[in-house]
Amino acid sequence: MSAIRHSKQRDAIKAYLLSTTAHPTAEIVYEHLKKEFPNISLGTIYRNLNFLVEHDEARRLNCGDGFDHFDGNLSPHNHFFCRDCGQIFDLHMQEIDHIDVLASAGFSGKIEEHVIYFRGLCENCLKKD
Amino acid sequence: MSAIRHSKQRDAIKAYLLSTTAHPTAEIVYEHLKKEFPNISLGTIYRNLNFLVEHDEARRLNCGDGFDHFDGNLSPHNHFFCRDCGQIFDLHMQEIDHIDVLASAGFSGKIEEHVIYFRGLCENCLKKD
DNA sequence: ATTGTTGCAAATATTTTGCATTGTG
DNA sequence: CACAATGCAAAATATTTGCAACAAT
Repeated sequence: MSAIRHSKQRDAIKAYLLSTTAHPTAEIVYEHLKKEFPNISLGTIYRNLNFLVEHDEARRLNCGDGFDHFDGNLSPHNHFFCRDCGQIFDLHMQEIDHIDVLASAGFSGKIEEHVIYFRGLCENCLKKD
Repeated sequence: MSAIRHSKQRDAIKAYLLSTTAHPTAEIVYEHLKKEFPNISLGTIYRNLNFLVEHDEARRLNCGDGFDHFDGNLSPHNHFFCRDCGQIFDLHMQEIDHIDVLASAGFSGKIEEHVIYFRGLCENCLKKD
């Protein structure tokens, strides 16, 4: 077996993901980490973000804007993507896991999960109009 | 105003999207179109797929596999993504638009729509195990 | 004749990877 | 000390774009 080691860089990336609800991209994580590790490289950011996702310590979000976003909040929740400013917000709403049952009816495969993005205008962008 | 012209290439791309439920990527559309237009270029494929999406003649799907997929079926329906073979299937299920209402409760922005991907194993991949 | 569209090639943009070096356990 | 992780740079991948030639109206 191969032992998993810690590195200050990985710990800092995870701590940053846990400290924010902004769902940052790799580039934004990079800009943030550079304050603490001026020589850190984007390769390290990507390697660690992938590591965290594979080890269930972070989630990858794909909202269709061309960037992977990352979320350190592992509790079940859904996301809202603002079509104007592009920000991703957490939604605090009741569970809707019953939709998996509705999807299973009339489908011959096995439905294990769902990924949802709600879209529209966030509060700020609503005001701007 | 600028007049929209037709080209044989664009018409063939749209016809192909309407003829299949396989949710092809740009590359797959390209491979298919080459039979009819041996000199067609990927640039033309991408330009036309973007054109069709922008003019509401096709939909772009982002299931997280790193490729944009395209769907000529504009009627409201949801998708299933097989985590094993990567294929995308149409789901024929009852409407679940009420989840937008559930998401709106406790959110201060305006929710206009949602994008869902159900994930799991398709019938074929279930059998393979 | 005008101008939207194409094919080709070069350019972007995001993410991944090879490798010598560094750092953790 | 073994080998996982890093920094750097180059590579890989998917998509976009500039431009001269072509084609639709």
